Amino acid sequence: MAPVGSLPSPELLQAYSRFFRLLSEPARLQLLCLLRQEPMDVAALIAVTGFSQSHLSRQLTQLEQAGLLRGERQGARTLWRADGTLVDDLCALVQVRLRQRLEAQLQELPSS
Amino acid sequence: MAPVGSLPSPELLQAYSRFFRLLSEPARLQLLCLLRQEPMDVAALIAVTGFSQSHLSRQLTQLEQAGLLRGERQGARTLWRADGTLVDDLCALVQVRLRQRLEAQLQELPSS
DNA sequence: CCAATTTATGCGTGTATGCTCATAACAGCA
DNA sequence: TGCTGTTATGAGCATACACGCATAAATTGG
Repeated sequence: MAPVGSLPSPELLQAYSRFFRLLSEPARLQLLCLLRQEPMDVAALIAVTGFSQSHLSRQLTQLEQAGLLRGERQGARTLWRADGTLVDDLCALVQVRLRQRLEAQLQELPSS
Repeated sequence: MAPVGSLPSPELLQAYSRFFRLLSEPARLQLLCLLRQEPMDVAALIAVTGFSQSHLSRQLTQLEQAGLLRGERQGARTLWRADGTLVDDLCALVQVRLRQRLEAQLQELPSS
């Protein structure tokens, strides 16, 4: 594949960066992975992650605005779900690179 | 594609996050895109980006440790190159999502 | 319509880090 | 071996933001 559209404009670079920043926090990535398994409400997320309600509220809102989550009101509470394979695909690509790096480091070790 | 390996361990989540964090800064992403086009030395990168030498040195080192860049000493100076399509692939995936979001926002606008 | 539960938000704090300047370590060349 | 140009590193500053607490706003059930 060729370089990213020859050279992304500063605006596009910023857009990419903002998106990647969402994934650059373990907390948010965890939320995405959890909600990928099964939809949950905030009470359940608090139970699982231990985060405060206010923190979760903000993170979930951010992820929803990016289109990575969808929150549908289910009576009183809101049920959050993550559909689409984008994050999975991204992680799969990165995982390959992580493995390569570890293997490279292994090679560079003196004795075996 | 199925969810990310059922549920990534905290360590794996951190590894993913650290990687995405590298891409979460426009400066670094710009470096990757520039060096994807053609290898450059630091002097050229200073000229193009306007960043300080110390800053570039640190960023380049970070990206090299992640395996996203390779710096080969060319006599006195070091020539930096970015090979591999990982970043391109990641950006391509994200770009689709960005487009989707903008289209969605367009739909939600009141009158046209 | 009121009380209870859920979600959103203002505020403060601590930490991480982007970025610069100054300087040290270092490589190549006279 | 000094001298010059290149890269790495220590220190400091400014800012972003993750996260919690307290509280307001909103929605639902009685």
